[in-house]
Amino acid sequence: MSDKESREKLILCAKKEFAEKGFAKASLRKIAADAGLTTGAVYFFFKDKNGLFGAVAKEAMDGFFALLSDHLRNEEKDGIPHDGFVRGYENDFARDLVTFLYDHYDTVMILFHKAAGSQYEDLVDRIADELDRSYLIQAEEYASRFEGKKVNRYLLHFHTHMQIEAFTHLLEHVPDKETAYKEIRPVMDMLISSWMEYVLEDDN
Amino acid sequence: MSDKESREKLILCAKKEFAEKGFAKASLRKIAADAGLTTGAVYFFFKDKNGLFGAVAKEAMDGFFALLSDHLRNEEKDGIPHDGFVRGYENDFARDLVTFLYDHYDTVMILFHKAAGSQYEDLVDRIADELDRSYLIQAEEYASRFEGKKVNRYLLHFHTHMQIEAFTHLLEHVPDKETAYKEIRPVMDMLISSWMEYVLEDDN
Amino acid sequence: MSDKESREKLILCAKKEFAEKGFAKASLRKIAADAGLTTGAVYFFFKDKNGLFGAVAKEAMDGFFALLSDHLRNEEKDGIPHDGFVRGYENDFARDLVTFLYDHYDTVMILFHKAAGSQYEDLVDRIADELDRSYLIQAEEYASRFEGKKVNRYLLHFHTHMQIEAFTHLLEHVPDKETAYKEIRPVMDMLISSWMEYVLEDDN
Amino acid sequence: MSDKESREKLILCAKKEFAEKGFAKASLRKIAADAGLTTGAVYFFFKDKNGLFGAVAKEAMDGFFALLSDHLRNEEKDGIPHDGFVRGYENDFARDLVTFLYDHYDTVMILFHKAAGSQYEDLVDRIADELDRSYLIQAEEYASRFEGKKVNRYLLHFHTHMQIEAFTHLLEHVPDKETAYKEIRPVMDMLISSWMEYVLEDDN
DNA sequence: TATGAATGAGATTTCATTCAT
DNA sequence: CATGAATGAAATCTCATTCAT
Repeated sequence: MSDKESREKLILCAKKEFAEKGFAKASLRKIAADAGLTTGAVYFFFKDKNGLFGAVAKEAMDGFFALLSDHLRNEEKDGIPHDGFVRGYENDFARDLVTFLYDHYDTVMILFHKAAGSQYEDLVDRIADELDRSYLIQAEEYASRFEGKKVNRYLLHFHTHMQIEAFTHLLEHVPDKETAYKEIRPVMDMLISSWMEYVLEDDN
Repeated sequence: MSDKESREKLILCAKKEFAEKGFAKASLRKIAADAGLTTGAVYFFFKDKNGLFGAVAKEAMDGFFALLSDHLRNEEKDGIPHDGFVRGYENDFARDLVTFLYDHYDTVMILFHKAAGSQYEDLVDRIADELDRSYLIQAEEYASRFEGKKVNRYLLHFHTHMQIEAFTHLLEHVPDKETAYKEIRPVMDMLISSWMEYVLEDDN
Repeated sequence: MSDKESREKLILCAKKEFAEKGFAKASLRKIAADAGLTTGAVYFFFKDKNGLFGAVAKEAMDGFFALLSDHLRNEEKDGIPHDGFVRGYENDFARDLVTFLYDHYDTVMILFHKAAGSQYEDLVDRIADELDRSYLIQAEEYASRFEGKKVNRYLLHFHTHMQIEAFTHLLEHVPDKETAYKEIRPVMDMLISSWMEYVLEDDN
Repeated sequence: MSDKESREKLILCAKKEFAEKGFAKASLRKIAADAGLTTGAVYFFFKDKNGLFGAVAKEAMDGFFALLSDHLRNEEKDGIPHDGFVRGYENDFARDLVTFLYDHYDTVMILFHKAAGSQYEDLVDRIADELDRSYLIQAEEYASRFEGKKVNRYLLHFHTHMQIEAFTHLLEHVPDKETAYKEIRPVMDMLISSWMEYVLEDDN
């Protein structure tokens, strides 16, 4: 077996095992055996269990963060629309994200629900932080348009959380991509509308 | 050691250990040692690791479900208010729940975030199911008042999830009870208002 | 609960547990719990696990050895019949033995098949030794009647073993006493006839 | 340690430990320590305790069943001799079996007397079943030659059991192979003769 | 480019037994 | 007459990791 073949096979089998048992309970022995290799081989290709987990996650992680930062840059540049109408690319982003998540379904599920104990166990929190930073900027700008209003920081945080949950909930409960496109729309509408209505509070 | 000191001590040390490492990775050896006992003693007082976990959880669990079912019974009885105003006891419930959750802070955190592998690992799902069942009844009744409208089931599910998240998020991000009372209000307002606006969709 | 009641209850529950799991794997805790008592109580009434086992076995043991030695005394006194016909009391003994064994079915099964690890784990061997001693006397007397014949010691031993097996096999394979009476007869006939035919060998 | 030394050493030490304490009470820790290894090593080479037991037993088991089925095939093919004389290969078989059993003395003793709790704990019963099946065929054929006779099933079972006991008894009481050859003969003669005389009973 | 052997530390669980009260 | 608490030693098994070859 060639260098890359074995490595790929290990990653594939690891993905299956992590998905089934989660990072902490996954067995390297089983992964190696499933790949037709031995545990030693795992340590040839990867630093350790976490390294293997990282290799499983890498592609999806990279793609995800590229998508995300691209989106945030756009949003920060344009700000909240003054006419009250959500721009089309909000929905485009939701669509792109759904496409991406379902194209990397297995890995994404692992990263969101099976990463406890690994280097990525607080990935969702880190994403939330990044979103939060960006949303705060937008919210502050939004608040500056209204006299006597200020950002409700806590609600903003929670709202960010809801945004993320909107997608992880989708993945868990809607198996096929087409249905997902359909279900996510009213959810996003609801989230955007409640953001605009509730993120600001009376300044006192 | 007299009376129930040892048992209580075990529960106390277990609570600490479960909170730190989660059910699965918690060590009975360490729990027993921290309590100044041997692992054998754990098995005198409790059936097994899960039994100990149950003892840690019991009081909070019982109280929580009492509170919850009481609330649901009230809600189902009265239905959605026709005048569009949320009744006071909605907020009373939120207040009671916050009080309860913060009074059982450690245990609740364990049950919600550290129970993987235990008998309660899907507790949140079970709560969600119970809420869902109740909310569906209310939503159907609500839909019956409008021609050409029906319940958006998926959004209902998601919303239920968010209701729960509202409280777990609170616990994780707001340390003191008084602040919690304050922060939860706009969040609940937002959730209730978006529920009434988005839970129904065009019937076609 | 009075002194004797508790003791009797312990013995009864122990009998059940020993029968199910055998001496070694039986759990004192379970025995005590089944009797509505605690392990400590076992040590009040009996020296230890083996002591309890002894109490379970005592009645059957005493009765059995009484029956056996009675029989052996008779046999040794009268010797092998010269006319070649087996006396009636051979069959009487078989009948009495079957009666006794089935009247003490549970205990006997425990002693024969579940005593590993206990003080009685080699009970069958001890019975065999006692029988052997007696049968050797009878066989020597029998041999003395024939010129150039001597006892085949090894076959005698094995035959003793078969005699014992005849009864333990019966207990294991025939559940009811009446059938047992019927099945044991041809077996005993076979054993007696083969004893007389094969226990002696040419003296050289 | 090179090659298969460690594995062999483990099997050897296991054999000793099983022989001493029986399967259930044997300690993997001790086995590993005796072999100069850790318990973990046992689980590298074998699936679990039963797997190690299987490895200890394998060679003897395979040989034994080969010998046995070979013999039964011959017997079933030829049937009971009409002239009343036992064919030579009956004795050849007894001889071969004794040879085999003494060549695998330790393992055989373990399998017959120390296997409680293991995968082979009812090995003797399984052998008895196989013999029984074969002997029943032969007995039915034998019965068909006589008017008004039928097979005494219970006695047949018991007799099968005794055939097996003939060999296990030998192993336990006769240490050297040459003596064993000598002692087994009259026993086999006795068994065969009593089989032919008592396995049939009046048909009524 | 891997293998195969082995470690060592850990896990949960079970049990007979003891003893103060 | 018996309990209730606790011990301490043992059991099997799992696992990530290492390293010589």
